[in-house]
Amino acid sequence: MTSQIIEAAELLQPMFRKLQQRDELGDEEKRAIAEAADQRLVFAPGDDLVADGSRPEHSTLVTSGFTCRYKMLPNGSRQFTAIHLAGDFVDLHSFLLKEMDHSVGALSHCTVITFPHERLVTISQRFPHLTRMLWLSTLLDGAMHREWLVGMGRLSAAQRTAHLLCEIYLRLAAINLARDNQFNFPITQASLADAVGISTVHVNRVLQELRHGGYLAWDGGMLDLLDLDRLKAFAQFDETYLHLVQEPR
Amino acid sequence: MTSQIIEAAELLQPMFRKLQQRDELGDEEKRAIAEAADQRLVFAPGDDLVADGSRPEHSTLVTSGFTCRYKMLPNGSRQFTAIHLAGDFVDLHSFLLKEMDHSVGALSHCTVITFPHERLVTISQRFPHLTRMLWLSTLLDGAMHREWLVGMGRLSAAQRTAHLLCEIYLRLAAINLARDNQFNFPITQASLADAVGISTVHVNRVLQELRHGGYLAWDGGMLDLLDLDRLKAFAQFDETYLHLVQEPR
DNA sequence: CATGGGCAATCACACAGGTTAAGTGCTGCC
DNA sequence: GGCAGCACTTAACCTGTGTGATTGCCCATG
Repeated sequence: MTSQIIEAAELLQPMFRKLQQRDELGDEEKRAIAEAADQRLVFAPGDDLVADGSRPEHSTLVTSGFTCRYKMLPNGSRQFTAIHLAGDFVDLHSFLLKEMDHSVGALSHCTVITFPHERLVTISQRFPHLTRMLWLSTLLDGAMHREWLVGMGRLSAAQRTAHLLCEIYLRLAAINLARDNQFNFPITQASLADAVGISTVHVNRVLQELRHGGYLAWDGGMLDLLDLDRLKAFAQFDETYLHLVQEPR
Repeated sequence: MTSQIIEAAELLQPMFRKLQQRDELGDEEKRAIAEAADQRLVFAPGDDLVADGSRPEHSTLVTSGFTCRYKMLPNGSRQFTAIHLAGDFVDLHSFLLKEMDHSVGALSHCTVITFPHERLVTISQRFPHLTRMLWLSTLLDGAMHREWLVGMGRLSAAQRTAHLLCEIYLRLAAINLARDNQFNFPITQASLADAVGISTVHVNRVLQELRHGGYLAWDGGMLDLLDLDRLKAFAQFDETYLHLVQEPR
């Protein structure tokens, strides 16, 4: 049991880093989280971690890999509403919303840890500050949703694509999983299309454009943002919405 | 002082109704909210309630009228990320995010009540369930963000417009501010354009289409959804994401 | 070694929605 | 009572992005 908790604590590092980028986290709070952890699970690309319409009894934290929240439409088209990395809860909102109003899928091979909702209730009763930090975590999701929304409404497909890549790079860098403007991004162009809200054909056009513009290189696995400053300017990217500021919350 | 609290309780009815659509609220919890209320303020259409980049020390609850969250882009274009009605907090997230990453504006004449963040901290320490209900309130915002995102990515302009009107009708009806498929909607076409992410010219085209299709009548003030079922079907509207289910949270 | 399926890359064509501009009608104000 | 300003309407034209189809590559599988 003790060794399991220690092991969990190791896997929780990305999440601790993510939260500690925004506020300090006490040892007792970290322990409370580690003790609330339940199962470790593994998923392959294309698997669903959580199904639309289900009523999860635990929330799922990504510990490695890429996942997406998505909705399917009656006509078969698909739209992502978020991409989640190590350290992100994919369905912390199900703790209070109860019924899932969308699905969560694995974009790459990925590992997760689950947290039973009853233990989250206990945390919400005993650790007000930690509760606020979990709340904050869902508010960051909301902030990203809003930024995506603005992009969808008012930016071109190429700008949105560029914006997404900037965002993912900064989020990975914040948890020490990316540096030197590079990161492993084993995602299919079709997935990128569903994230950005365009067709696969157009994703391809856009990527050509970004490659020829000298903005990036991407050979399947490794993505290299060759000129991040220019890319940010092109995408009108302003990182304020990521709230990467450590302060009392 | 006592009479002020009673008066506040009156204005808080829409908010209580909104939360009580999702879970029971105890008298003690209602009193805690009423006592945390601070100032009453009034705004005219076009006014800003909260400025992008500011650091509010209180959160703002709408008690009447329509407000919007929006971001301005460098090129002058604007995109809404939410529309808020009576009973909605427009910036509860600023309680934990601290710095606003967007603005909040008044779409109509509207009245609000403010809640100092320090009093919200006290609530989060003393009332775990009420805290979860406030958290829930921000999660509902997130759910609406996601629904808008899917629309922006995968629905036509006319469908998105129809979808928005369905949403607002159901939200108003849930707090007894609309019935018989009608509601007062004193919004400009330009605002609607910023909500749906299209041009004002195209809003006009879309409204013609919806009027000629027999879906709605709208003479400036009063909006009448003449055939709500058909409108919902056209917009692929599924109200699950509003989570209008009363259950323990 | 052959095969089939997934993914990236292109092309030709169609159309939803943007842009620009001009005109109408209403309201409020000096 | 005339004028300025704003919201709405309509038109002509342009373009970004979708659709459908085809090709070639790579890799996994039998």
